[in-house]
Amino acid sequence: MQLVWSTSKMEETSPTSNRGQRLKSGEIKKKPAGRGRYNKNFRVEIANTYENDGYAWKKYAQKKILHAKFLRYYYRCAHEGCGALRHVQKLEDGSERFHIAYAGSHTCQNRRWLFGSDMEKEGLTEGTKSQQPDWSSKRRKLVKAASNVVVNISSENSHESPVEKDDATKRSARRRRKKIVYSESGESSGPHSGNIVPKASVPAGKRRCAKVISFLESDESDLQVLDRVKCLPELVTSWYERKANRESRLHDMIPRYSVRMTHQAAKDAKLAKIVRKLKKTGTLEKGQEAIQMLDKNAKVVEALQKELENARVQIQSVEHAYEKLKQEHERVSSERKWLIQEGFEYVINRLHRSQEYLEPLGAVQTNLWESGAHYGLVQSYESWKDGVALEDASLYNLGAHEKFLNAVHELEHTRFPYIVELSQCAERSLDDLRALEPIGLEEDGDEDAVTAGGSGD
DNA sequence: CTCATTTGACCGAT
DNA sequence: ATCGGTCAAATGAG
Repeated sequence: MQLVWSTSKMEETSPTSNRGQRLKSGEIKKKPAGRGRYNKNFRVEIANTYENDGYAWKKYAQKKILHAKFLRYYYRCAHEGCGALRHVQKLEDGSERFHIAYAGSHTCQNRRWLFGSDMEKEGLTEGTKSQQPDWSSKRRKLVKAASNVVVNISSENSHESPVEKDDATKRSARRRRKKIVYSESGESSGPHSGNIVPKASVPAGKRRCAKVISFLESDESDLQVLDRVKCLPELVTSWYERKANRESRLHDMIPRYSVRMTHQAAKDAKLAKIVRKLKKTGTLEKGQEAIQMLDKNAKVVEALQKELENARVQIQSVEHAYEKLKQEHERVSSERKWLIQEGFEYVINRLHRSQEYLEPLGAVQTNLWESGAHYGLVQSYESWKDGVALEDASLYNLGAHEKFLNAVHELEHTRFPYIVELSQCAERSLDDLRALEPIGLEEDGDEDAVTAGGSGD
């Protein structure tokens, strides 16, 4: 009875469904007993190549053999149900040869699947990858079609001159002598079915001719070209030398490049293998998580650094602003100091020298004078009645006193435009304030002040 | 998706 | 316990 098979496939009962599953975590698997290996009779061969011995083999495993330098490959016949087996291992004697062990016999129809180019292929050289057969897609298709292929192998190997001129008879004869021909049984070649088939019907010689023809198809012959450039022999020579130099350099580089490419390929393969192993053990995921975390951390650090930089910039700007503020404060306080210590005097001095102040002041003076004159006249009249001569009495102006009082009152309540304007300029600079002038400001200076004082006469 | 190859677990023999 | 042989899941190429 089958034990625990993990996948849904395992629920099937067909023999093929018993294919074992890779162990999933915690599951226990019991497989059918492995095939015995010691009861097989192996027929051993040493061959220059293991690639193509005329049979279709399917590789089913490879194994590192203890103390052996090269892997051992395990093949069985590609035909379903056929019991033939083959083990291949490269010899360690330095020769490019292989130890090939055959076991069992072909219970299939022994059908071969040879293809001409495969015969020419040499055994592959060293290295795990290159030791393996090259199952190109073409060959895969051939293998797949092997059951339908009917092959005829000629014993002859023709090496005729490719440029030999034949009549039609000879050509067809040569075609028949081709090493290997094959056809798929379902294909159109009815009369030949099962026998000789002119599949690759173009003779090799003819194919090679095609290159020559394309070369000769050039418009000019070599001589014509030479004639054409004869007028420039030095140019041609130097050009040719340069071309040759460049070509030789390129040729030198090619092997180096190919070596580098080989090394690179080996490196890639190794890395891929390491990655596969890491994936298998889960280390890669952990490593990737760690890398992601590092990445995240790096981003966080970067963000922090940016913030820090921002903060520094802000601090700088704040400091700058503070500095400016300080300067402004100093300026304002010095201006304020000036205003307190000298400003009032300055303003009043200017006001006193201005028309807007002197005019009402003059009115007061005039009225005062008139009032005094009027009072003098009244006193003179009273004195005249008492016998004092009129010419000795003062003049008298009725209402002059009241006018004087009004003028004084007016002066007291005058809103000087200069002062009003100053009071509206609180936000402006000291220079602006200084630039303001009262209406009708007289020239500055001591003499002016004196003149202004005497002008009241 | 299919199919070939690789890989490592599993088996029996020693 | 260890080794070589086999199986089939995992992997990779097309």
